[in-house]
Parts: sequence; C-alpha cells; structure tokens
Amino acid sequence: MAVTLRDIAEKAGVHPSTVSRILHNNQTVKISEETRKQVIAIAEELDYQPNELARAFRLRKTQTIGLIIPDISNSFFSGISHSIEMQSYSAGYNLVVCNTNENSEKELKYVRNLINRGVDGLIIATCQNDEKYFLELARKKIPFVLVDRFFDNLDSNAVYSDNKQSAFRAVETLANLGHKRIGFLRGRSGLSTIKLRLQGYLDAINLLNLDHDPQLIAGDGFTVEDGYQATKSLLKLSAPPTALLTSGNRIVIGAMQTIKEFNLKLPDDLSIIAYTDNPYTPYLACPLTTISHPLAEMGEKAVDILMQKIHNPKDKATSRIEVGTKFSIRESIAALNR
Amino acid sequence: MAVTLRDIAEKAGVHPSTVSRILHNNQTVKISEETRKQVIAIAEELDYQPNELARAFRLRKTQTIGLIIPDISNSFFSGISHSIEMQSYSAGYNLVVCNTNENSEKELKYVRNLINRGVDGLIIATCQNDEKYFLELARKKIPFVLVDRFFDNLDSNAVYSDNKQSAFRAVETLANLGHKRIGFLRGRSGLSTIKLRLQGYLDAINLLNLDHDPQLIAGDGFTVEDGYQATKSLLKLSAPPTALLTSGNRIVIGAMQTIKEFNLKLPDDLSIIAYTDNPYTPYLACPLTTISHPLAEMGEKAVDILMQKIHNPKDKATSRIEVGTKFSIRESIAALNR
DNA sequence: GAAATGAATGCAATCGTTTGCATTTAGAAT
DNA sequence: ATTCTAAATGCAAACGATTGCATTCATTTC
Repeated sequence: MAVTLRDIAEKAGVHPSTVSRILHNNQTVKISEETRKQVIAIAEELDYQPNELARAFRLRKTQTIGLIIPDISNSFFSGISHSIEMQSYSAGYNLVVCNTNENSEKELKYVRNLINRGVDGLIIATCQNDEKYFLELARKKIPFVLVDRFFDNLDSNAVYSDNKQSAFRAVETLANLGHKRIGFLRGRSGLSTIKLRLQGYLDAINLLNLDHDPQLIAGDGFTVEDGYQATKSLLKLSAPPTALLTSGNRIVIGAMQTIKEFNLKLPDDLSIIAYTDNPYTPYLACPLTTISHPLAEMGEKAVDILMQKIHNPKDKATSRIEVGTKFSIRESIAALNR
Repeated sequence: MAVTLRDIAEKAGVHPSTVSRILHNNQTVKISEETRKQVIAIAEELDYQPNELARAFRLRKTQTIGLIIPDISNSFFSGISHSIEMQSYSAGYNLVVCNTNENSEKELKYVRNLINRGVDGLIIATCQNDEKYFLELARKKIPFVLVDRFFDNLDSNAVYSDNKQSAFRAVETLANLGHKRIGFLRGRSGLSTIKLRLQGYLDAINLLNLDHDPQLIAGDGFTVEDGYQATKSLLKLSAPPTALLTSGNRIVIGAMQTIKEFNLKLPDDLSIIAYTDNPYTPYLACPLTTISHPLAEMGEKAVDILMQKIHNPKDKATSRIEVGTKFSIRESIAALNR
C-alpha cells in the first residue's frame, strides 16, 4: 500500500499530526528544525505521496475545476479549453472536462455531478436557453463563470464577446458592398448569444434599409449538417440571398459543402462572413472573412475570475468581461455586381 | 450544509448504515420494503446528494479517468478527446484532461498528480521518448492505455495506427507519380510513432530507389512555426524536394504558409501528402491528400480497454489495437513534370 | 417449550489527513 | 524553590460513507 503520514510518523517517532504540519507547512504552529529535517528526510526516503483524496475530503477543497462545454472537438471550444487548462495548471488546479453536445439536460446532470464531486468552481459554456438554473447555482455558493454564452439578465460572472456589435458590423460591411439580401445562418436560436447576434443583424437590416425577410434567417443548430441544410434552404428560395453571415464553426463547413454542390463561386456568386476564425481559414479555396475570438484571452480571463471568486468566497460582486472580436477581411466578400 | 446519510437516518429513525445500504443498493444485506420506501422518500424530500468525495475516499474509487495529451487545441487530439469523454460519460466516469504541450517532465508531473488524486485509470498520448517511465507505472498497478503514441518494446495496452505502412504507402504513391526527391516534415524526432513513420519513409526510399538524402528529413517539432521553418529549409536546398510528406496537423499549416511565401503553386510546383485530415481539408485552396485517423474509434477503443482493465484488475494481459488509417486522395499531389 | 434459524438492523471501526486544544518540557522570572 | 511562559509536540475528534460482525426479534423446527 501507499505510504501514509502514519508510516512516516512511526519511523520518525513522532505523531502523524506533526508530520502533517511539517509536510504541508502549516505556519500556525512551530516545529523544531531538527524534527522538521528528519521528517522531511524520511518522507523523501519513503517517497511519500499525499493522498489528495483524503486531503480534499478533509479540507473540502479539491483543487479541481469543472469545465462544461458543448463540444471539445469544435476548435472554438478546444481553443478556449486549452487556455483554461494551462491557466488552471499554473494555479494548481486540475480540470474536469464535460461535453454536453448542446443537450441542456446533460449539462444539468454534469453540474450536479461535478458539485457532488466537490469541484471548487465551474466554467460553463452553457446550452441552457434561460438563466433559471443559474440562480439556483448561485444560491448554492459554487463559484462559476459563464464563458462565451451568458445571460443579459443574470448577474453572474461571465466572459463573452461583442455579439451584437460584431453581427451589426458584418451586415454593415456587406451592405456597403451593395448587398441587400443577407442570409443569417444563426445556429441554435434559443441561445442568448445567438439572440444578440440576431439583434445586431436585424438592427443593421432595419437601419440600413436592407431586405427584411424572415426566410433569410435559417437553421437551428451548430452542426455541419445544420449548416448544410440551412444553406440549401436559403439557396433554394425564389429570391436567394447574395450574402451570408454564419454563426458557428461547423456551420460554415456545411455551407461550403452546399455551395460546392450548387456550383457557386465565392465570392462572386455569394459573399460570406463567418463567425470564428481558425488556422485553416487563410488557406481555403476562398479564404473566409471572419469575426474571430481571442480564445486564449477568453480562457485566461475566465480562470482569473474564477480564482478570484474561489479565493474570496465572501466577495459577492460579479465580474463580467466583454472581449473584443477581430474582423479579418479576406476574400470571401465582394461587391454585388447585378 | 449538505444533507448527509446521518440526516436521513435521524429523520427516518434508523442507522446511517441502513440508509447507505438502501441508497447505494448493497445487495448483500436485506432491508424490509417498508423502511426502504420510507428512507427513499425522505432522501428525495431532503434532496440528498451523496458526497462523492467521501465515497471515493472510502471506496478507493473515484470514477474518474485521467487523459494526458500534448494539446487539446489540436484537432487530432480534441477529436480523440471528444470521443473519450463521451465514452467515459456513458461508463459513468469523469474525465480530467491535462495538456503537456509536448513537455515530458510536465507529463510525469501530471501522471503523479493524477495518481495522487486517485484516478481509476489513465489514457495517455505520451511525449516520452522512451518507455522507461511506463514500466514503473505498470508496477504501480494503475491501469493505463497509450493512445496514438506507443512503444514497440513495451508490453502495454495501446491503441495506435499503422504508422509505418501509411508512411510507406504515401511515399510509394508519390514515387508512382514520378517523384524522386521527397521531403519528410517529420515532427518530433524522438517519438516512437515518428520513428516508425520515418522507417516507412526510408523503407520506401530504399525499395523504390528514390533519392536518399538526410537533408530531406526536416523539423523536430509539431508547431505551425516548426512546419514553417522546416519547409523553408527544404525549399532553400540547392536541390529542393518535389514532394512532401508532413507529419502532424499543425505542421502542414506552416508548410502552406511557406509555400505561399515562396509563391509556389500546389500541386504543380510541389506535391503534399499530410498526416491527418480535418473538416477543412476538402475546402482548401488545394485540397490536401491526407492520411486520416479514425479519431472516434481510437477514443472508443481506448476507453473500452481501460474499462476492461479497471473492472478486471487481476487480468494481467495487455490489449493492443492497431487501427487502420484512410488514404484520402485529393488535389495536392500531381505527376512530376520535369 | 427450548433451540435453531434467519431476517432486519445497529454498532463501531475505518479510509488519511487536519486542527483545536491539551500536555509536556525547558528555561526564565520571581 | 516555586511559578510562569512559551516552545514543541501529542491527543483525539472530525470529515461522510461503507461494511464485517454483533445484536435483536420473530418465526420455525423438533
């Protein structure tokens, strides 16, 4: 079996509590330099490894944070996750990663599960459509930070981006190129972030006198297939859009698939602005103009906030950070030539 | 505070052990239907949530597995991770994800850390250059499965692909198109998987009478920058290669960057076969011919094996599964025309 | 009617560590 | 020599759940 404090204590002829105080340097009590050295020597000799499970249980502190995201294989979330994991590691925390696959019940199960396992805090890219559940979570005093997806009317810690403005700007850019019929592959309609993007889209449509046609808003999911189908439905309209704004990493792949099938040429036949960059976009057949997120920054900020809250449990104030997106103009947009 | 077994026991007028037996249906002992129903009712009424930390401590079983990979933001690993997480969830396990960033000392720290925290098993895409460490790990009787990267001379559980054959086949394909000088952007040279790919590459070079020039083997890392620099060094040779085999997801992005800088045109000026597909490859300016891995399958198999080992600790046999890669021919290879 | 059986539940130790309080000991102060 | 102080360490309970064994009680068996 593993070496315990008791083993060391016996060998050193002291009490386990003394060993504990030495090895986890509890400053409140003084230990003679002599015994300290002896105990440390024996601990090394026996290659003592603390039972972190016992410590966590006793201290009610697991040094673990839970990360709940829709899909780790999506580069948007894996980018954020990487940053979160790095930052957690630096802070001495482990990271438990959970994929919800946009299933809100699974998300709730995970939250409960993680709490029962005593995580010290949670970072969540939620797929809930409303904030109800988080009120309850706040009551339980588990520190948590929402990332990317948040709720306007919930006063919680959150790190998110300028969804409304970025959508507005994208539509505006397309309008300036002469486009009047702009489709929006929005992704899951219930999400608050998507609602904000939709609002930015609609604001621009109204303000700039573009075609306001509900049929131009398509899709209700984030998969490649969703993007494929939604694009298909748009292109089949009697008056199809001349430009697209796509929301979500996978959707745009589906869109490209449809476009290929329809033998359309980007950007002459169709302009595209896509939410979220990735390392491949510059090398695509038609390099996409994108709205890109500072993934590393988002992850870092989320962990920073969470650590703040974990270390100052009394501090009831919430932190919300809006990060800016970057608008990378590439070749997928062109002036309308008809 | 949280509701405990004792709270339920008091309210029901029974002993905590009885509650424990009812709620975690220990079959060895019979409980009257009457008390069972009453206890369950009270547990629900109080919304009892078991303290999984206490259970894990007592049972020496955390229902957690550790996943150690180089980089979750790399689509290769995030694809595998997604599959592993899904499969773990189905089996009732949580997943702790750790990024080593190809730092072997960090990997060792993580392994130790996870063991101290009592994970029930480990899945590792190792960045160790040799198998030494794993011998020790095996001695500690922690079930573990190596994924993607493994050691020929270590008898451990492993899920990996046909590195040697796939590299051979790639070079052979290029040779059939008339290429004689084929560069290899190998990635981290110390890794056993890379050594196998190199062997496949060299076997083909020798067997097919291609140029055997050590200068054609370039790079020693997996980053975009590594790929960029390595490609640059190859293209600057007095006799540059006419085709490339690239190892690793990121490297090929660096290669494309260099190729752009040098104003070369794919595939006319240079043919490329790249290790590992991703959803974007079909839509690139020059859709890459790739050797792609069955990521979901690899993750599933790894978890399957691990569960086997966790549930049958006495079974000393090891499982090794070689999965096949898929060769997807796209437009990045062409016959040599000089 | 005594003994045996068996069902249902209680008891108490245990997992490894931590921590408030008690105890010991040595030296200083009176 | 007695009391006081402080430094160093020991003691024991506690965290919440589990489990082998003991106990109780009702029922069956001879």
